Amino acid sequence: MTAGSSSAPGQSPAPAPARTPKGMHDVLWPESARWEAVVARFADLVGSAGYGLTVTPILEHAGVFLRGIGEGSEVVGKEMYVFEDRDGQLMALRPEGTAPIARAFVQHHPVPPWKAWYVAPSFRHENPQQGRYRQHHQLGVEALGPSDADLDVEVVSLAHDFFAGLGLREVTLKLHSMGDGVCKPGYVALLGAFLAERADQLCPAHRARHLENPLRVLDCKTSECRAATADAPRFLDHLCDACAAHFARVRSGLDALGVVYTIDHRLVRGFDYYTRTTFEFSSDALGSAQNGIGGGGRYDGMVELLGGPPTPGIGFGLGIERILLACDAEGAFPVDPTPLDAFVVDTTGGTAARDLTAALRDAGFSADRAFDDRSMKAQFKAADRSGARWVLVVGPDEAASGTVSLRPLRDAGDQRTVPVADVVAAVRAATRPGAFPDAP
RNA sequence: GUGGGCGUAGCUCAGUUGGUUAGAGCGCCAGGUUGUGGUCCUGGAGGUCGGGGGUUCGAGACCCCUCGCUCACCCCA
Repeated sequence: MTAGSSSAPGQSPAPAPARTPKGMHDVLWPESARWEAVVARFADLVGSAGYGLTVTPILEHAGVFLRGIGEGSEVVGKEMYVFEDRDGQLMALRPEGTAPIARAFVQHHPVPPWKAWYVAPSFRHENPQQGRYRQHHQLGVEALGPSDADLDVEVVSLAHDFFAGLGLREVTLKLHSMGDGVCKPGYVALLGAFLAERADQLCPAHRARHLENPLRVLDCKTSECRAATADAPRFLDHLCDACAAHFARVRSGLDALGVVYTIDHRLVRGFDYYTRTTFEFSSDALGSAQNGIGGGGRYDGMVELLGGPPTPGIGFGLGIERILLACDAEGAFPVDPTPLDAFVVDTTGGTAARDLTAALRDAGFSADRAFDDRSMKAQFKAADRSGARWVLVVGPDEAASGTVSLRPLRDAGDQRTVPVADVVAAVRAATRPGAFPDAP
C-alpha cells in the first residue's frame, strides 16, 4: 500500500496507514450513484406515506441503548462501540436506528402519531464478512403513537413495496408475533420448561445457556436445536386475546394488500424490545449466510423504558449494503451515472473555458472542463471519460473569430461552429431530444 | 471472540525445485495525427513484492511474528 508517511528512526513502530478502519469502507463515485438512487427512492416512497426525515446524532449517551434495547442483547452487550468522552460521559456509537428515534420522541414530545424516516450509519464491533460490516447504513421508518394493527400493515407493506420498486423479486417476508407484557412472560416460562426437559438434546452452546433466553434457542440453526424444538410450544398458540386479535388483523390487512408472507414460528429478533408484530425480509438471491436485508417490529414498551409516556411504536431498518448486494445478485436496479450536458475544451489558455462553463451552468446545464492547459487530444479524452453529450471547442481559430465549435460525442452528427453569444441557445437546442443545432 | 484462505504496479493477476536489472493485460501519460475523443500502432511513467524478524552465498518464493483483506461460526442490516 501507499506507505508514504516518513517516521523518524526509532520512533513510533507502525506509521498510521492511510486506510479505513477494519470493516469500514469508502463509497466512491460511481458506485455512490447507486446509493443516492436507493436513498432517493426510499425518501420518495415513505415521504408520500407521511413520514418525515429525522436526523439524530451518530453518538448517544450509552444509556439510550442500554436501557432502550437492553444489555442482554448481543448487539448492545458485546458489539457496541462504547467510550468515555472528555467530560467523562459514557457515549456510544449508534448500533441501530430505533432507539435514537424513540429517544427523540421522549425529548421533543411531538404530537402522535409521529412518523419518522431516517438514513443513517450504524456501528457494530464484530468481525466483518460478506454483507457484514462494522459500519453499515440503514434506511428505516418509525411510527410512534398508534397501536392500530393497520399501522403494522402500513409499515410492513412500505418495506415490501420498496423492495419491489427496486426490482427485487427474490425477497421473502417472514412474519411472527412476540406477544406483549400480558402473554410474553407466560410463553417464555412455558418454552423454558419445555427446553429444560430436553436440555441434553440441545447444541452444546445452548445446553448451558438455554435458561438465559429460551426464545433464542428457537432461532438456533444447529440440527440438534432444530430437532429438539421441532414440536416446542408455539407463541402464536399462546398469545393473549388482544395480541391474537391484533395479529389476525395484521394478517388480513397484508392479505388484502397482496403482500405475500410466511409465518415463521422461529422468528425471534435480536433486540429485547420487540412486542407483538415482528418481521424480517431476506434475499434468496444472496448465497451468503447474511441474507437478511431488513427487519423490524413493534416495540410498545420502549418509549416508556426511555422515560417517556407509555407509547406504542413500530418500525423497520433496511441495510443499504445488503440491498445493493441483492440487487447485484439479481441484476436489479441498474443505475447509470448522469451524463454531463457539455464539456468545454479550450486550448487557448485563455478564459473561454472558465466563462463558458459558468454560462452553461447558469443556464441550468451540467458542464465540466479540463484544467492545467492540456493538449487538445488530452482534453478530448477527458471529455469522453466524463460522458458528456457535447463538447464545446475553443481553439485559436474560434478565439480569433469569437466562435465556439460544438461537437456531439455520443450521438451521430457533424460539428458546428456558432458565435459565442449563441452558445447557450445552441446547447439548449442540441440537448433537446433528437435535435441538432442549426438543423433546418 | 474463534477458525480457514489470501496479501506482487491504480485494477485483475503471472512469477517454474529459492538464483542476475520482478512481468502481462487493462488503466494512466506522451507521440503517430501541424487543432478533435471513443478504434489502431509505438513509446513511457508507475512496485520498499503488506510490515518486521529469521534461515541462506542468495528470499517475491521457506520459517516465525504482526497488520490487513476475505470466507465461515456467533450474531445481525
